[in-house]
Amino acid sequence: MSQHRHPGAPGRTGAVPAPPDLPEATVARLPEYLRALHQLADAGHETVSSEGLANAAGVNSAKLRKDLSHLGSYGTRGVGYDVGLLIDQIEFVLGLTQRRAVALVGVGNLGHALAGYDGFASRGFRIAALLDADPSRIGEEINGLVVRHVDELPRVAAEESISIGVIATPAPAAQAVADQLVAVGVTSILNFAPCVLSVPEGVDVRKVDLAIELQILSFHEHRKASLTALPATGGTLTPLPGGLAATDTQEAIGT
Amino acid sequence: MSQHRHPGAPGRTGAVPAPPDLPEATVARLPEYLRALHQLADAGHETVSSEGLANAAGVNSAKLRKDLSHLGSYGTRGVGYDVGLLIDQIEFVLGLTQRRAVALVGVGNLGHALAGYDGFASRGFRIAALLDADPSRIGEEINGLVVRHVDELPRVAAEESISIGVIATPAPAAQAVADQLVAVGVTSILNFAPCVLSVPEGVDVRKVDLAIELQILSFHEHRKASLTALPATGGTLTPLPGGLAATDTQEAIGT
DNA sequence: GCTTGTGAAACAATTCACAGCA
DNA sequence: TGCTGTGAATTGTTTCACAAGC
Repeated sequence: MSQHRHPGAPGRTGAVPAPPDLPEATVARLPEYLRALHQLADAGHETVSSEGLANAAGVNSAKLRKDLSHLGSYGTRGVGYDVGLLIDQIEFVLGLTQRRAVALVGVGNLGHALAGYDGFASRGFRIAALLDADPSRIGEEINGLVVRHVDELPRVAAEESISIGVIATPAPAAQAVADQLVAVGVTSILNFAPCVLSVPEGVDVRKVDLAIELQILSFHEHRKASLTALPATGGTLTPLPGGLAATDTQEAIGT
Repeated sequence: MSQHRHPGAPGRTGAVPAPPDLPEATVARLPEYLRALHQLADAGHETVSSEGLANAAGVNSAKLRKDLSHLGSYGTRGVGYDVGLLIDQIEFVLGLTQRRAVALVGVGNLGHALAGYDGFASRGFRIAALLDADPSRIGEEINGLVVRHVDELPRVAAEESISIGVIATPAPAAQAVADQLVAVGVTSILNFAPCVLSVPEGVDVRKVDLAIELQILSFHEHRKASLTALPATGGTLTPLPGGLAATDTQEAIGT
């Protein structure tokens, strides 16, 4: 959730047209359903109830049904959903019927790991190019792909029909890379650099920041600790700063 | 968004007690504000307006002000927020006044990268232990830390006061690792394995799935393509399956 | 005059609960 | 009888717009 602009639904021109314009929250869950469905399919299930799929995906069944209803999906009352059919539908909606080519820029620590991550290949993506600005990295081969200089991006984008750009550079380089990606026509960017990118209307950016995830957990950890720290003590504490960390107990691990 | 259970606000016992119980959406944004604030501080700003900070953090200013108001934060009308003070407040709320110890389980491709990621150290965390189940990895040194066997978790957790567990194992191993983490008292888990973890009440799990992020981008890419593909054609297309991919045009890169 | 803090309005997402169908 | 699909109720989030304060 962050930089997303939606072109505004085209005012109902007649018969329901192209993609059903799903709620963003639903879109974010479809991939998880898809994963769960593949798992079920591998286990030999041909059909699954909303309850069963919801469990496998870690959501509740009402939400799942509402999500699927947005796809206009057809389950069978009294029976459930056809696993194979649902997989096809979700893959279609997510635009995964074609294998998308991804360009990864920044082959440092994290970039290296991403370049070698099988999860991409197995879930509809093809890392089509590795790029970096550091001359000492050019030519290195990772997982069968040779690292090329980021200036070759225009050529690479054209040759490989790059659909999505992934930025795994240090923060100071990220905006320039984003600009270059946009310049060659990339309209979807996944950004691992801890910074805000500014991009023109119509370009989608998603951000993954590993430290942020930890900080969110830290908040909950902190909160749980403060709650158990005061069994029923009504007053006494001034937990917001001024005098920082007055009662910042060391969060008991265990009970 | 996913597996989170909240103990339910303790019904106002008297004076406002411990942590202000922020909306989850706000919590998720605080780390971003914090990053932006540090950036501003480094650039020499002592004070910043909601507008300025909002820009740096990539949100709009009304949202930012509402978020900060939940902290009970004190800006100065007509002036803005004191950068240093706000940093302290947010760090306090996020529980970052103590440096938290993180145990990383799974030192494969991704785990390696995480072990070497500076972003953790620089933002309040300390990777205190690297663990793996694969005997051939035990003893390897990464970034000054020796990989230990996951069975040593109980000892490690006690020695290092582990606050957060990070799972970077393959999916099939993840649940077992989660169970072990929970058993030694870890109540916050960051899961990189593409699967749903089941954990007892009171344990927070956040999931990062790199392929899912790409799939969400793929959806938008697909959607943008279908929109531009029909300049104003009212009918003709049956974009939902049955006959899959009927009009799944190759998404024009560029204009 | 400029900027915060915040009620009130608008919007979005989730959950409930049940009618409708196989 | 069992399970989906969905209106209606609820809860949560964002945005607006302006009064209050420096």
